[in-house]
Amino acid sequence: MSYSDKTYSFFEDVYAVVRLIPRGRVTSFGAIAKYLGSGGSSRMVGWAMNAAHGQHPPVPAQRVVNRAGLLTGRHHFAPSNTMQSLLEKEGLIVIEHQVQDFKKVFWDPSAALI
DNA sequence: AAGGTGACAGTTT
DNA sequence: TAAACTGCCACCT
Repeated sequence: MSYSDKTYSFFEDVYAVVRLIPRGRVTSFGAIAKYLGSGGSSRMVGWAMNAAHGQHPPVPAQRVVNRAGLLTGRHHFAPSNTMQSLLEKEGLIVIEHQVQDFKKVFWDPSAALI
């Protein structure tokens, strides 16, 4: 995807990063935003996730949570417990829609992709 | 063309 | 210490 391609979009970058998240790991909106150079525009990442549904290849949006490790986007999954189930299947511990040991499973794109 | 929207984050009361 | 406010920027109507 080149910048001259009008089909390219900020979303594609977000999806690319999200798809790089290792299984059993999660990252935050802010980390992705920072990696993409958008700085504090973490809301755009969330907005991108809103459009992640139907993307091919699929975007593991369940691995993207807010800074507190809270599965804020669970409502966008159907049913609402899908997000948690997927994460638990990957070996994560999710209690009350919150990722346990978040600090341990946190995956920083800017640190992993140097 | 302009304004509103949004799955956040950091700062200030 | 906890709650509330503002900034952020690309996409959609």
